[in-house]
Amino acid sequence: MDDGRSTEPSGGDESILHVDMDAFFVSAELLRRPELRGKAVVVGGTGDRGVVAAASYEARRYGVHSAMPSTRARRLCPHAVFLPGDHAYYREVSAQVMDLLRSVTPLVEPISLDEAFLDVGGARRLFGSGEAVAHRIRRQVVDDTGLRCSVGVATVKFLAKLASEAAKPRAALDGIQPGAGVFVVRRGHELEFLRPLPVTALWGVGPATLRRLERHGVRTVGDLADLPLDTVVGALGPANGHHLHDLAHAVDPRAVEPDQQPKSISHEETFAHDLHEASALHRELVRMVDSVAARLRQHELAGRTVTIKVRFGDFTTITRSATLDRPVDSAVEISRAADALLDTIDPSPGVRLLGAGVSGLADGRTRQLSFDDAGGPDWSAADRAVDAIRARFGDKAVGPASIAGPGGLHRKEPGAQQWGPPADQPD
DNA sequence: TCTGGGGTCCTCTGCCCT
DNA sequence: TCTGAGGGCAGAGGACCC
Repeated sequence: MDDGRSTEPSGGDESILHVDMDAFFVSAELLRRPELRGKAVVVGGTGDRGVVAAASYEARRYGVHSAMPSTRARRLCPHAVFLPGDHAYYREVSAQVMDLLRSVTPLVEPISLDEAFLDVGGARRLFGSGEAVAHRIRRQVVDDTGLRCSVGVATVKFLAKLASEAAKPRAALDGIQPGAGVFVVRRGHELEFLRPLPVTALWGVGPATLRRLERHGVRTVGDLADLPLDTVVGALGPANGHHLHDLAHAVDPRAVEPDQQPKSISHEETFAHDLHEASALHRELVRMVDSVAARLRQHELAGRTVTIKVRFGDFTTITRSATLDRPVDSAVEISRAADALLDTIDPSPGVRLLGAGVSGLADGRTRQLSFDDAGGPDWSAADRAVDAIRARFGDKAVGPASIAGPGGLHRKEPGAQQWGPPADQPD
């Protein structure tokens, strides 16, 4: 290549890397099920209301892609092997990869289980140019984990992300084309790379923003870059307008930030069948709040704003939230607020999804003393005891009495239902 | 075609206070 | 005393990302 996208070493100063694992969940499954190599494999929800989390390139040839309803994926590729997904296992594999990346530089910002940004500007003396580091990482990831990744190299984050996309393998009906593996956008050649791309390639341009931009004749990033700033701001609002106008001119001042703290923690589930009874919803809510509270304490966080989310059978979705006078991390206190919110909603039309979350997070170790702390039951001591039992005997060892039944505790692990309810869910 | 789960960020609206 | 403007905040919803 000679158009500024060369993969030849140049000694340039492109030091932002975006590392993206190829078909991560599927590849992780193939590590422990090598007999499935070369086959169409789909990981995701297996029930009628599930979605595809990842598809092997063999399955992608038939048009299967992530976020597609599982029922449609089955129609498109009936011979594919469908696996339910194992979030805990993927977290373990991901941690291995992230550790490996941190051995190159401490400036690693994980975006999800299978993606991360790296700033390798400081590792140059040790390992060479950003491009050299990218090749080194690819080799090391394969050697240490057996997984493949694509790496984008550029001067700023969003260009590195687009570059890793350009480095990926492609699947089409006539076969699978291997990717370059490493793709570099050279300093000074950013606009050449950027302008011909569809405007949806920019982070933040989804269907709604695309509709607004199309009214101004915008289809490519170049079209957007040529619009006056005022027009973009008028169409998209001040924040999004300025941001996308900057991106279209290859301006992205965001630094790689290794220590991102969560801003909210939530849990939501789609039911296999719509629920119409308030009592059933309250039981589900207790279970979800228990999971949220445990994760808050795991992160040593507490939050002031409790939100519930309800999606009805016709897919209309509402949220209700309440802000408490102090941050909380106990299931009992969060439940109290969440239950009151749920009581304001009429479930009779049928509820498809229920969720609970906590935001406005603060350090959970510095909880303010409240009336309850002074005179009421000590929920934080009870929660610490629950956490200790779970740490020793597992997540299902103890939980709220209201979700216990004859078959034991109906507690789900976080991520156990990541891509939709199972095919048949007992009540 | 019929739409998961866990997040972040932005916008709009209404309320309260000055 | 009433009214309006404006700021801050909370609540709700939408859009988007992986």
